[in-house]
This record gives sequence, C-alpha cells and structure tokens, in this order.
Amino acid sequence: MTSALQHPGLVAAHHGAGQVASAVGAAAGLASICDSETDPRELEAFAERFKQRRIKLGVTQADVGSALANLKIPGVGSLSQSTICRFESLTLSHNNMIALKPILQAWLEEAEGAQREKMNKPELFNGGEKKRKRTSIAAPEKRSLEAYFAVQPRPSSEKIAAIAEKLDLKKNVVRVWFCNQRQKQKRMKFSATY
DNA sequence: ATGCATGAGAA
DNA sequence: TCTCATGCATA
Repeated sequence: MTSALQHPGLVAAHHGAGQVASAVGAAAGLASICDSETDPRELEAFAERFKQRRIKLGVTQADVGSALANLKIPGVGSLSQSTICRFESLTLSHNNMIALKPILQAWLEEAEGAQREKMNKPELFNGGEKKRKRTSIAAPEKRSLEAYFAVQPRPSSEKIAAIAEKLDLKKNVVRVWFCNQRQKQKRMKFSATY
C-alpha cells in the first residue's frame, strides 16, 4: 500500500513500427529526454556498478530498501529486498528500472558520502498477524500451464476456468499465473522487446 | 533469488 | 478485467 512512482508520459511504449524513428529524430531543438537515460545498456551498466559499490559498502539489499526511506525524497518510501535484488539483476520492466535508477543513485551517493555513520532501521512490527501462505504449483501442472501459455498467452475467463479444472487448480491461481507469466516476458533481461 | 499474490489505476 | 510496481514467503 505504498507509493506510486509511476512515470506519466515521458516513457513511451516501444512498438515494432520503424516509421516513428525519423519523426523522433527530427524533433530537434527540444531536449532529447529520451536516449542515454533510457538506454538499456546504460541501465545494465549502472545496475552492475550499483551492486558492486553496495557490496563495497557492506550493505545488504534489504538494508538499501529500508534506507531509502531515510532519504526523504518526496513520494519515495522504502522498498523490499526483492525489488532491490530485481533491480540489480535487471529482472524488472524497463520503465521500472528507469524510475528506480535515480532513487538508487541518490542513495548510493548519500551512503558513500557519509560512509562513516551507522544508522539502523529496526523495522518495528505488528503483534501477531495471519501469515500469508504461498501456493505451490507442482511441476507437471507448471509444464501444462507453460504449454497452454505458448499457444494462448491471454486465455479468456472461460479458458482459464477450463484449464483450472483440468489441472485441478483454483481458477484464481491459474489467472494469476498467466498474469505473472506475461509480466515475466516483459522483464528487461529476457525481453525480446529490446 | 524467485514464486505466487495484492492493490491501484487504466481500458 | 488487465497491467504494473511491488512484496511476503520460501527455496
């Protein structure tokens, strides 16, 4: 239930048409807001440097996540170990990487600048809550789902119901599986889009 | 490091 | 309903 560091319209969706190339290039005079900062290779390089320097500082991914809150950047709170890990391994969407880069960069500079102090973020927590349980889809079922996905990445609600019944899984589990599968395809690292 | 899930916002 | 950013739980 946290933030929204979404980017409005600066980062346009990429598409297969090449006719826009010239139009974009012809937009001379205006600052090119879209090149070096959104270059996948630049991101990759940054991610690698980031991880290296982070380790050099002796800080864990989780530490970085909670430390972000201390930066007091408007609209930016803490992030999880998962997200920091995914940033470093480029397993986030391109847009997500672009949005997080300046934030992590700010943290890095701050951390290296004041590399003499030690702040701790205990993360005071609740008193006894119901722990979420993680469903585990067995290997055979996963293989079937992957096969269905290869043929139809976006099955209708009815198809999903049918698949769920065949594999003896809850419909919602199947639906979420497809959603996550689609998201996976969009990860920077393995996406054919870039 | 990664699987399954949630919630806000878009369509 | 889907996408997208994100995280808890777990391997």
